[in-house]
Amino acid sequence: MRVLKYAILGLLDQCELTGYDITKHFKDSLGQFWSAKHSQIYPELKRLTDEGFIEFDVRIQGKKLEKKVYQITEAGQAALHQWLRTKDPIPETTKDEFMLKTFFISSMDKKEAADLFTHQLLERTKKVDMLKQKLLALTEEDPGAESLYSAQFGHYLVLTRAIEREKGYVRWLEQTLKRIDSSAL
Amino acid sequence: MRVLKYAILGLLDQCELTGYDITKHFKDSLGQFWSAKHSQIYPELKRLTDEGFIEFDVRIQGKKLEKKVYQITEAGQAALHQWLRTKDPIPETTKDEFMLKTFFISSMDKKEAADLFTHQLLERTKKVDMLKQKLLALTEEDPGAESLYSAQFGHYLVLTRAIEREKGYVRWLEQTLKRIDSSAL
DNA sequence: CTTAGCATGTAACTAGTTACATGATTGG
DNA sequence: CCAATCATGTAACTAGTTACATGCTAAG
Repeated sequence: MRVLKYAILGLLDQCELTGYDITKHFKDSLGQFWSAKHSQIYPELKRLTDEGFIEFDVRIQGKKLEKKVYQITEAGQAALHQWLRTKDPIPETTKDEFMLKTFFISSMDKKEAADLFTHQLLERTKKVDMLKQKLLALTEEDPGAESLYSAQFGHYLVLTRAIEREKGYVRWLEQTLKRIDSSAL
Repeated sequence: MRVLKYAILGLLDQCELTGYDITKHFKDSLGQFWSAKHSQIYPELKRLTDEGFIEFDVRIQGKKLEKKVYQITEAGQAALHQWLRTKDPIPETTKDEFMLKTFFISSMDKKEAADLFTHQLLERTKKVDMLKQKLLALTEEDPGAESLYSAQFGHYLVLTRAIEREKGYVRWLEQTLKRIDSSAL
């Protein structure tokens, strides 16, 4: 499917970036829904260059640090737009190791299950706070981010989606924990 | 990490199964949160047997069809319980190709974006209905499934979680579509 | 008799992670 | 000067998918 290919093309369609910059984007803005390590990104940049979807300029940082600044080509934009238009069926599986453990709850005793759920609830709650913080930072630096015509609209949408996703998870965890705790010994 | 290892051990901790049965479980009950193809399952069963976590009996179906029915060993149960007790940090990334496209909404025009979201909304709505159907079937065949002490509790939990997950997605899609449609040309 | 489903495997490939490896720059 | 961060790459491995390959059984 080469999703990483399109992730990189999408980023480069917004502005020119180095491999290092792309790695950073996967760590913060995009990271909730897609990511890749630099060890996967650099070979992919090489490949996309060979295929003519992107190009790079070498720039000197300081005295002699060479960095490759990549730009998308017209062929790259065409490939990106084709991918953006395709309507894939939604995947049957979204892997979630915690939910896999949940499926096996009958192999745990009540205390083990309650501990596992309590820990997950704590972690997910922390994540909601962290994401709300990010959203706050975004709307402060660009108050128009929630408009379709803002360059930050995509960023705004993924943040709101990530927050709703985690809030929904938290609600379900609370509800399920109650159910576990309230069941007789 | 070997998550597939634990997925298989968890299933075999409930009852004995063939490789084919395991494949089916990934297609229906478990499939919302973990899955694997038979081409990955059969080699893993071989490996787990070599490692002493599982064993098998050969049974004859009909005249000469040999099938391997696997059981978990004590070593397998020990490994399973250790994994069930471990509290991993939640993964930063949950990959979602649709949300990756959403991040790049500024590379689409308004109509393209609306089409993409409308299609996704339709698909997710269908999925909610399908999951509700499954939950209904489960609670009909085992009315006690919502109790911690039912063998089906894990199944019940993953179904309710999957339904909530998809309903949350649908709500966000509706909200975002409204935002897209109502923005001036 | 025929079709859907049961049943098991391997080969080739693609995707992704962890570890190895190196060196420059910037700010305190 | 020192630490954090910028910057780029490769090697070895693990995980997962698609395609190839075969044969039996049960129900209509």
